[in-house]
Amino acid sequence: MTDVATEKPRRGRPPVSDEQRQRQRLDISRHAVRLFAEQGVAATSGEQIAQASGVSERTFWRYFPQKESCVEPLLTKMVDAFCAVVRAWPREMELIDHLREAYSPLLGAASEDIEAVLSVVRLTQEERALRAAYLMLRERAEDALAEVLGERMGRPAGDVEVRVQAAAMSAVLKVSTDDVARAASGGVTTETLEGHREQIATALRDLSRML
Amino acid sequence: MTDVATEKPRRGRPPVSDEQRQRQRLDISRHAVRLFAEQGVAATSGEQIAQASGVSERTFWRYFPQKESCVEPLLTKMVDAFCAVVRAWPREMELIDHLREAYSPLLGAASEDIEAVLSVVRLTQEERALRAAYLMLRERAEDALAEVLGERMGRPAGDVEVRVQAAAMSAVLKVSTDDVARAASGGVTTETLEGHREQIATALRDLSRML
DNA sequence: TCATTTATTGGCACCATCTGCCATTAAGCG
DNA sequence: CGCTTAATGGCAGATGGTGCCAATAAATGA
Repeated sequence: MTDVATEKPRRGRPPVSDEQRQRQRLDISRHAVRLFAEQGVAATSGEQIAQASGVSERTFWRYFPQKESCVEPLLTKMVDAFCAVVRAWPREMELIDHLREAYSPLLGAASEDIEAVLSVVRLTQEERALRAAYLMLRERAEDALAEVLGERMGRPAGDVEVRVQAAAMSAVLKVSTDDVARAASGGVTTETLEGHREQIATALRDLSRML
Repeated sequence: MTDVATEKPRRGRPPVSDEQRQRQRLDISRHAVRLFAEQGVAATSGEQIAQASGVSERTFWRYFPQKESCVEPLLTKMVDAFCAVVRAWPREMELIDHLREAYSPLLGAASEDIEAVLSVVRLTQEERALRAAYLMLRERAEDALAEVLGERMGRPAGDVEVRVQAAAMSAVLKVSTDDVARAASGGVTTETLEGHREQIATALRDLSRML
């Protein structure tokens, strides 16, 4: 009978807000990624990351159940951005056109971290453990994509056709992102990003040539 | 000056043949997968797998550097089969037609294990750790695919367009395979497999509708 | 058959990963 | 300040995984 979130005469210390927690995770992840890049994943211990982040090892493991998950906060920034673009895709518009229109400004908004994000993507190309975490993350994003696409197509997100399209789109994005990460190893320019956008666009076209 | 494999007055115990090693790996992997299915990955220790396989724990770790890799031998059977089909794809033929023609007999050839393979795929849908291993494996297969496609297109395998097509194809195959694995949880029939083939075919068509 | 050579195996020590449990501290509220 | 609840830290312990070395297996040559 009672509503889900009713009857809450909250007492005691309140749980930390979600954003607070995300910020903490992000902060730790920065330290971790730096260490990963400097000495490799295997050579970086949880203890080391915890120490660098100024928390106890125990709480570090609470924030990141596996040490490879340290790349998640940065990487989700990227996939979330793409999902947002797709979510804003108007029905009557071609995807490629929408990308050209909407992608660039969004990247500008998140550009504070874009350098870091791309360096993490590069890391995942060398470090197997990180790559695995990356791929898992992408699959989560694929689910989100399927959700959006399903709604657009008026079908359930679990529908095979929907999933196929989501997976294909995700795959295109993966290849393009890997490529731009490699290309931008010597610093990110506006050109780099526009190149990325164009690359996704042409890659989508290339797909159609395959059928 | 001398040839690669010349001047070999081999002495001492010879290394085991590659097939021998693969067979051993496959054998261990069967035990491991059974245990994974019965009690979950986390609850299955390396010691347990080793014991079930009749080898010492130490050699188990030598065969499988991480315990999740135990799924590889079975799963590679599947992706290798698909790669072989693509490799045999004649230039002048449509991919879909080739699939319809070549896919079915090949599955028949490897059908001894097909039940086991599909059950492993199902496992990867529930066990995060196995899923990660699966995705890594698929990416290796994607490289092989890119190799084949690159040759067909007269381009290097590293070419972005080639990689995009390989990734998209791989993605389609992934979704279809996940789906057929789910569908075939109650036993595999010829119908199931033909359904899989058709599903890949139509999925490839669907892709083109997305552009 | 025996010595020699090389590859695999197993045993052991050891560090890292991660978890459960509990005491301590922090943050809100009357 | 007491009361309550959440977060943290410390510690023990199981598991994952590696390096090292001794033991054994499989070949060859004398």
